[in-house]
Amino acid sequence: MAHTYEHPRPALAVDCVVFGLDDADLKVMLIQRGAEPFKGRWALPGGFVRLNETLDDAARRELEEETGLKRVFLEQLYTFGAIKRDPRERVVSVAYYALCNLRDHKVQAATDASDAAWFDLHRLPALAFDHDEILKTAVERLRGKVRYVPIGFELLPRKFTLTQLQRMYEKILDRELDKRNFRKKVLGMGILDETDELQEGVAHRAARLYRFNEAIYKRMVKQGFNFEL
Amino acid sequence: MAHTYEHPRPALAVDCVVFGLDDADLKVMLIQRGAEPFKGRWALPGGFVRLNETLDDAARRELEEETGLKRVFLEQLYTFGAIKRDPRERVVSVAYYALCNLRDHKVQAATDASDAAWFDLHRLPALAFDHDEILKTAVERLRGKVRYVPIGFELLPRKFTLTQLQRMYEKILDRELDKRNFRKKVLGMGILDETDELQEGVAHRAARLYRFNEAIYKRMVKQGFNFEL
DNA sequence: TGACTTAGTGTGTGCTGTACACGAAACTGG
DNA sequence: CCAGTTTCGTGTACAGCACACACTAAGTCA
Repeated sequence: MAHTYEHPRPALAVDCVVFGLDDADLKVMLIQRGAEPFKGRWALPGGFVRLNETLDDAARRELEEETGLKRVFLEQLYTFGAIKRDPRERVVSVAYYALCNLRDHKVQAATDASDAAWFDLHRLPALAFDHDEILKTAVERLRGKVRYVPIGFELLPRKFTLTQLQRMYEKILDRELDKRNFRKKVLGMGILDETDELQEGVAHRAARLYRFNEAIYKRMVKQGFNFEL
Repeated sequence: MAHTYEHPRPALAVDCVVFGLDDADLKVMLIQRGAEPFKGRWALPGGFVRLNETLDDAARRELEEETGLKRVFLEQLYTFGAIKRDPRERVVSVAYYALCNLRDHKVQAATDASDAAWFDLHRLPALAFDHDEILKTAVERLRGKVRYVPIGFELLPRKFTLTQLQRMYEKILDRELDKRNFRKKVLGMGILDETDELQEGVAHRAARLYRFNEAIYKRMVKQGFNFEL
């Protein structure tokens, strides 16, 4: 069935930059393209927006279809509208970025694309379209935002050690933090609940596990509290 | 001439939130709609994106066509994609915000829309479409960004007094600042050039005029400097 | 010249950022 | 079980910054 309009219009797509964290490094989920253009190249998961779904819905749908990821943190990033960014025709893409912890979402087999895999941020293959630019924008946004909004917790399991939390910030911000100052600061904020559980399966003294208390955080924000790392 | 596509696609528009500052208050430029839907209602300047222009170009073009504004600071804000935001059909809108100083751009007669005018931010009429939501998002963004990027200067004339600078921040942030601390801080950053000119036409002691030195600012940013009010 | 308005300036106090080191706990391997 | 290895968890001192605060100087106007 064909669709006819009085004026020509760009196609509208969404693309998602999915960040994941494991013990080693910050990673990004990529999809190997099964069709032209850029067949065989790695690309961000994404696809065209349907008429009966919002942009957020489209991003979530594509994410699930192509990577199996559900219920992750997802936020609009920026809209890319360069004229030749897609060689076929004019495609404007609303980019999103997502955060999830790698433990819960290992190498999920993709249903839609020919392959999906996590890539180390420092060892990326050449990407299709303008996806390297989108990715760069996403990294900058993540770096900026993680410092004044507690979104970093989305990259960790629900219960985590303070060292894991610190490593997460160090990987994103790409610099080392002082252990004692870091702990003093985050504990002083009062948004972490200390559990009575300890880390398991490590070959050394086990660390205490903490949980992010979002309810307290939100209450404090209303009273003028400012998260800031 | 009609245009036919295999799959249906949303229409793509841009809308601009233009902020202006005069001695009294922070203002927004609105356009009175001359056609349905929302005929007679006030709305943000904007229009549809053409195939041969980028999103930024579309925003600048619409801004000039509808308000006469050229060469202002313009930055992408957010993309709004609610399904029923336009009663006619599905329209996704990439919103921008712009900053300019009211002195240089008085009540320019609009060419395209039936009328354009500056509105006090605290006394806004009912707006068309979801433009109140876009506006709210723009105000939040401006509030957040003005504190750690020196974009506020775009709202002032090229040469300004420190009091004008302070008033600008007070109006945007909606709280009073301490005069001595403010001056100490901004002068201490070293990004303002003191001119040898004084304010003219005021009925009291004239204040010294300063200029924002963007070259120095950029150089300092490269060396790790962080603007922060 | 007196009244009025805004410009321009410095100090003290408390808090926050930051630099920095070591003993305790738990596991490993011989 | 002992020695070695790894990570955990903790406190202090100093410097720089945020913030509160008030008066004199300069210019205009009537």
